Amino acid sequence: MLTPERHQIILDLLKDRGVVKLHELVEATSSSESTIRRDLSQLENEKKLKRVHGGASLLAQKGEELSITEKAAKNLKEKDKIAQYAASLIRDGDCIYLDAGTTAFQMIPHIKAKEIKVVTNGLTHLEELLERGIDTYITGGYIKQKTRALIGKGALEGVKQYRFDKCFIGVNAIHTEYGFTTPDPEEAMVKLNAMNLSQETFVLGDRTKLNEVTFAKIADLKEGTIITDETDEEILAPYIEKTTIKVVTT
Amino acid sequence: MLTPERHQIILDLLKDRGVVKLHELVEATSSSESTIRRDLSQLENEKKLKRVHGGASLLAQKGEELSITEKAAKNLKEKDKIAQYAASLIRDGDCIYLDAGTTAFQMIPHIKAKEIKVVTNGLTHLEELLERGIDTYITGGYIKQKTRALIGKGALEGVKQYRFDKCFIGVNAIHTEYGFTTPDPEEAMVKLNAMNLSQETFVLGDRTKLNEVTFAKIADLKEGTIITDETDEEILAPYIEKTTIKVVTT
DNA sequence: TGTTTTTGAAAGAAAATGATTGATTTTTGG
DNA sequence: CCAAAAATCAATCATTTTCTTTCAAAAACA
Repeated sequence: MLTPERHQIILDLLKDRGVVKLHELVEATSSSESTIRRDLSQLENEKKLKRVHGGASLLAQKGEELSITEKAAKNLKEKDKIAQYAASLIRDGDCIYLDAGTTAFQMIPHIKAKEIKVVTNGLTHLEELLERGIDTYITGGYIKQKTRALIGKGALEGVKQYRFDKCFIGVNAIHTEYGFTTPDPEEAMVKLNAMNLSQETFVLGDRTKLNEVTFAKIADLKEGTIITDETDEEILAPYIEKTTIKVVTT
Repeated sequence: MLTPERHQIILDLLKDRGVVKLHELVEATSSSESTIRRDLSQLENEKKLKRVHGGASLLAQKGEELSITEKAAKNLKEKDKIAQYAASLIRDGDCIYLDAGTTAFQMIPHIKAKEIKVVTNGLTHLEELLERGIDTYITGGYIKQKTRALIGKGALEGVKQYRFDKCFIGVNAIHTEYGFTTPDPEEAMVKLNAMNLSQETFVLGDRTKLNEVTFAKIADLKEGTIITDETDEEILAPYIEKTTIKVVTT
């Protein structure tokens, strides 16, 4: 049976019942547990469903066009390591800014700290945060359709209402000379503001982001601690000179 | 049985009865006491219910608010007429404030005007608004779990960033002497701010809201045009004296 | 053919569950 | 009102189930 077929069966069954057990899917598709597990992981990353212990359930919010393509599923494991490490930096009682975007999103399941407050401009994060009973605030602003990030003046003013112990920022590109950059200037502004209002800044950038540049500058390297999975000493060297960097090993 | 299934059963049963005993839940889900206790702890943490000795109860809300799903079922047809009329007031190019809550939510499918901008503090409205390609802004603030409304200082400041041609406010009670009231003072503040920043204010209140009072005052009657489905002249008379009122007939 | 991708099986890790313990709260009966 | 009895509770532990990771075989591809 082809992968897309199986995925369709899974989603259909899920839509029908709300929740499905793994074993039901094994039976319905006559594939092995392993295969179904892989399917579920993939579909979860595409935000088509939510895995739960023993099976899967519909997403609380009906994520329509929100699905992310294959490329998001690629560096998954590395990104998750980064997210996990980042989440471990959060301490009980911290006030956190959590940037919109998938990398920051992945931190949420790994957050162990209690009594924290989280401010975010990522609408996609809300369900996950609330499900964990985390006190959640959002910045307000204009809703950027493609990513469901909040941007614009409203978001800027929203961020300014708070002060953070730590902020976690996702970026598209990190470069020794050009610093942190991201394609959308409006988003860059929000990120910068959050950084300025935070005691500590952590920039989440997997190895594919290093030595890259995009359009809008967020800040210089020295403004944040980079968390990455790049291990090549040669590539890392110039960054180590200019800022602090934490390398997460798999 | 999967965790989300059990949680759903618990919440359904709770919604039905207001309070449930632990043993009822044990029986209804055929799981052990321990499991149900864990479920209750978790759901309490998510602010979906309140644990009490011997079981759980609905969240004690100031002034007895119904959760979103409960409200939606009541007075559906009348409310929809009100929503439809309200939506027809929106003109091309208007800047609108759309209050959180089900009545305002029902306006969205009826909105015909183009090129409008909508600001809202209701997270539940977003999908619907974006689906119609409406430029949408949100106020920011703290997320009130039960209703998904944004409240608190963040919401207040968020509202203040904008000016509106018209605002549409949902209220819980309308009274000739006590004006517009709603159970949550935090929500009342947000509503009042929106009204003050708007050229015109429309208050959506079906007949069940008239001659009622709840805890937190939003504003005096004269501050807004009431849209209602009450047709009894006797009931309407005192309101007509004090403010403008539009009666929607079914 | 060699290479890549998909698949299923297996072992150890992690999570959920149900039973048990003793502490705490509520109810009962004087 | 008090104290004993009953019920409920949180905490812990062993068991079961499910999960992740890894690896090798099978299938698809060039």
